[in-house]
Amino acid sequence: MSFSEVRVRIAPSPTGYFHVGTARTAIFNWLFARHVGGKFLLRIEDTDVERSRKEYVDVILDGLKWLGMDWDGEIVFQSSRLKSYKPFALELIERGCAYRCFCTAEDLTQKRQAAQLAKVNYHYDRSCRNLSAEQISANLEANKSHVIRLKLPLEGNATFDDVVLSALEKDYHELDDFIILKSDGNAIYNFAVVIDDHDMGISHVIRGNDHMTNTFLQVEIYKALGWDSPTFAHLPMILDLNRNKVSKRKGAKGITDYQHEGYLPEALFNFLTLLGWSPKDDREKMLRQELINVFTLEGINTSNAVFNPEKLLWLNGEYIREKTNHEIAVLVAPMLVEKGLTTKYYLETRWQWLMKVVGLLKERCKLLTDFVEMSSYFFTDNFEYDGKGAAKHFTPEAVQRLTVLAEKFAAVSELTEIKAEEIVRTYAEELQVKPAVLIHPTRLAVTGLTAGPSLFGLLEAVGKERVVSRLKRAISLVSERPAEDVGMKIAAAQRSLNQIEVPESTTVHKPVEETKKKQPK
RNA sequence: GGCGCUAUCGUCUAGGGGUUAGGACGAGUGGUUCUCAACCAUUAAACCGGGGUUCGACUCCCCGUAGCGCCA
Repeated sequence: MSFSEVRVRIAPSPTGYFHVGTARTAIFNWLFARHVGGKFLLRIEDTDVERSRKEYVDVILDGLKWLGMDWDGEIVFQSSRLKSYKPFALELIERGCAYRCFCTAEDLTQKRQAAQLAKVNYHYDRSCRNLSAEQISANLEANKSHVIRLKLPLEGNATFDDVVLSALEKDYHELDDFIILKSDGNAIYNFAVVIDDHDMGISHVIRGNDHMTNTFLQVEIYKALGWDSPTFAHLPMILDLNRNKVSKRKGAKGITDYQHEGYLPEALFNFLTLLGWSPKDDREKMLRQELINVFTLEGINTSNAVFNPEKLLWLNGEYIREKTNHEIAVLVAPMLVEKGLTTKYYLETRWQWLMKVVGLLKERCKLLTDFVEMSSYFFTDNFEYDGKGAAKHFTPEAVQRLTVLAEKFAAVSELTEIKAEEIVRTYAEELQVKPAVLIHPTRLAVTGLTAGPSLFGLLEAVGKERVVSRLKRAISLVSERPAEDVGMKIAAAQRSLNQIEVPESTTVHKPVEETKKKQPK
């Protein structure tokens, strides 16, 4: 690898959950790598055998892919590197930069407790730092269990430069001769990270702020090993609405959850990008390529950011409205099937119709799942009437008018949007009432709802037969009981799920790519 | 408890020794519309506190406070 090559990485643990913080770290690393034409690498820190599982790795990989990020080269599994660390620890001993410590766990605990009682800060007393060669070999011959500690300077400051936080320093008095290799010969986290990063040729370590304190120690390891430290950039934390670090234990959602809840990857990506980073202008909604173009480490903020779900929801709605009907139909179709509203075959043979339905709903959906929530009346007669709406709109005169409308609708060969509008408006004129007077009860009778897409488009999509039969059903129900009563009681009497037949002319047998329309801004 | 980092509308942020402190989400109001949404217009909303430095500080420095993190 060349000296100037930028190589970054993320190093997640496979715990079955892809944290938004990890995702944001991944995004920043990826964006940086793609911006400068460097490499974005992946290292799976799977050494915690208790918690790590193979399928959990896929959660991370799938999450990255879903968010539209690709990685370079082979994935490094830390579990395959367990034996790489010890030789370096031994080398450090040889060079006098580290030493064996034979203190027992009991000794140390005692000393720690004593310090606690005395209300002083506990620090390792470095009693093994200056053991004589004889003492050491005697201990080794006696097979005494020991760890390896790094020998730190006794005076001065540990320092490093951070791209985000600038110059950082910490008094060596605050740092212990910390353990780099445990008594079982395994590396301690910080030691493994340094060696892994070095072996992977990492040039920039871009990671969460929670690693900042560790960095003081890691820098000491780099120095002892005689290696150049990478450039560090510590990202501000993502906080939840209670200003806590987002964590699974506190109910935070993983990337997979957002996926299932109907968020678009490009929206989540864009949103996460704006958490702790700014393009330094007023742009909020930015395309991936645009982000790659303008992303720099200098744009990273110093202070923590609260994850604001409302803004994410807004952004998701923005991205939904930008998609073509076909694109949305592709995403929503499986959800409709899964929800039991329809079948795969049904949708595939009525793709044009599906696109029309999706188009009607599009601008009031902020989540893909909203399409499912809001579209049931396109697939089934089995719905309830909004109680308040029924009381308001299903008046005796409305019933009369609906009766007439049902007849007029039934009389046309095909109930197109234009035809429906013509019928309703003409009839309103005849009655000398505002069209809304007819529109509201009609919508309620056909959809059960008081709010929704433009009535006329909706009537066309539901189809003449269904529109007429639903009008008749509403009429007879209202005639039998007071309008207030109609609301909740209908559902029980309904027959079970019923597919709606769509007029032949709107069916096709294969999904057809919709020509991309220019979106007026 | 020790150490470290941070601090601009409720939230995400821009800004900078002198500004009407800007934008976005959310909230309010009005417009448009068949409702809802979308859209357009519009309003309210912030420089944590105290000391310095300075002619002048929200901006620089110190202290405090708070938040977060790491360690114990």
